[in-house]
Amino acid sequence: MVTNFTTAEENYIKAIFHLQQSNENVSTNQVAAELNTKAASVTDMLKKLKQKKILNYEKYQGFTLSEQGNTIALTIIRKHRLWEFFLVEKLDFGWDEVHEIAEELEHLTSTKLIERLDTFLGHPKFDPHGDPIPDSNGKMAMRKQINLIDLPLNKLAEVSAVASQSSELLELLKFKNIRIGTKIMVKQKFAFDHSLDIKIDKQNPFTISQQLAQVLLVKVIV
Amino acid sequence: MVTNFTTAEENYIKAIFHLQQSNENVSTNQVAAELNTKAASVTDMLKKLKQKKILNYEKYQGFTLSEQGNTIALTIIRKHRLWEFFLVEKLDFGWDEVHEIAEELEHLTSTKLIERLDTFLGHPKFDPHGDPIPDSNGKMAMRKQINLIDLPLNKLAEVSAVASQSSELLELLKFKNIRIGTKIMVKQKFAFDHSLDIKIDKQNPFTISQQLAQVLLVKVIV
DNA sequence: ATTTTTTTTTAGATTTGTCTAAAATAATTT
DNA sequence: AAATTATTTTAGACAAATCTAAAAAAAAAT
Repeated sequence: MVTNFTTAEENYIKAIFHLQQSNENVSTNQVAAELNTKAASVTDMLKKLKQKKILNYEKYQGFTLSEQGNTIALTIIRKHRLWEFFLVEKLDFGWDEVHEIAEELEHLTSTKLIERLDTFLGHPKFDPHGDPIPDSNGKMAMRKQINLIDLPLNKLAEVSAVASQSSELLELLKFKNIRIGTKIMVKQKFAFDHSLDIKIDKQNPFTISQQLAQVLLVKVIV
Repeated sequence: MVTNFTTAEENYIKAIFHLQQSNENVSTNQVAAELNTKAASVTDMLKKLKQKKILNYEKYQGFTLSEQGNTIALTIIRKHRLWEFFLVEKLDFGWDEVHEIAEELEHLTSTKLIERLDTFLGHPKFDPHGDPIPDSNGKMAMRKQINLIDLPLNKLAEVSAVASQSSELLELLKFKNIRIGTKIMVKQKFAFDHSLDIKIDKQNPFTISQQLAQVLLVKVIV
């Protein structure tokens, strides 16, 4: 198995992996948007990654990561999250300022380095954002369930449980079209009344109250 | 002042800086040899660096780093040595296996990262090879480090650095049992081939070649 | 079932860093 | 001082990753 990829290739692999978690089918345009590039550039890279057996791809027919592509994506994510953990735990960065730096660190090539780092950090299972860190075989722990209130902005999550079964709550959930498994993203938080502007599916964002948000438990989607 | 350089540019700046420490005049061919590339490629880069005001350069007339070029070289060296310190002190790497990894780490761009790392490590003054680590202003603790060739007879000194990291050299050093911190004394110098008869620890004296002596830097023990 | 719109792909250009081969210049030898 | 050798530079080509503009294919609308 080839294990040498350019930073550009790795960024495409990672972007496609992330998009595949939420969408069943990933499109050329979505990848272009995710990477702030143009559709033509994406097509070029798709051909290259197909050739390297990272992608299953037939032109105009869509694409998915191959087995190998998935493995590579997980090792990149492992590196990203371990470095984020390091930055927050050891270097006292805030959890909201480590992403960009980790984007660089994740492309370092030494496997020995990342294994030593993992040991040094005590084999952490979750990164500072609550996302699970894949182990060296690509396995990750079950995601943590968190309160919707605590979900960072613009992070896609999935409703995993509700903290009450009252009929009043169920009535409201039905009205808002929220159920277990609904994909959800917080677009804005209002300090005044702690209400949240959220987006579900492809609908326009709408506001929910603090009371409702408090009983919704979600799991971040990789 | 521009502070954005590619990895390739940084490698040239660093190579020229290092060559300038030993040689008065640095040549295109020397840079090519140092970077395992061709003279033509070096010329191309010299033009680019001149244009970016990193180099004083007129064709066929040689070149030197500008004030700014020197500053940049020192920040790269600072990063390299701080990461080496981290790898050895925190991740338990041997001092002879960190160079390559640090070659990658030195090109990370975040200044905040390197300052936090410096604090985390306790502002070390010397890296695991005994080389001084420039501070954030480019100043480094100067050590009266001299070449073993220049060490007077029967004066006790301590190996403080080696002027190359090649695996061939490391192999030889391992075989001769010489490492950073080894106490060393020159017992005799042979004019014919400039070889030296040296004594380390409590062993019997033995001979080392001019080539080896030239890359050993020592600090006289007071 | 056409037409229109959107998405994806191709064709051709650009930038960065590299190369080889040849030309220009400098250094050395005779 | 001229000839030879070595070094440096130029000229032109190439691979990677990107772009714009146009063509091809698929999806949506009429």
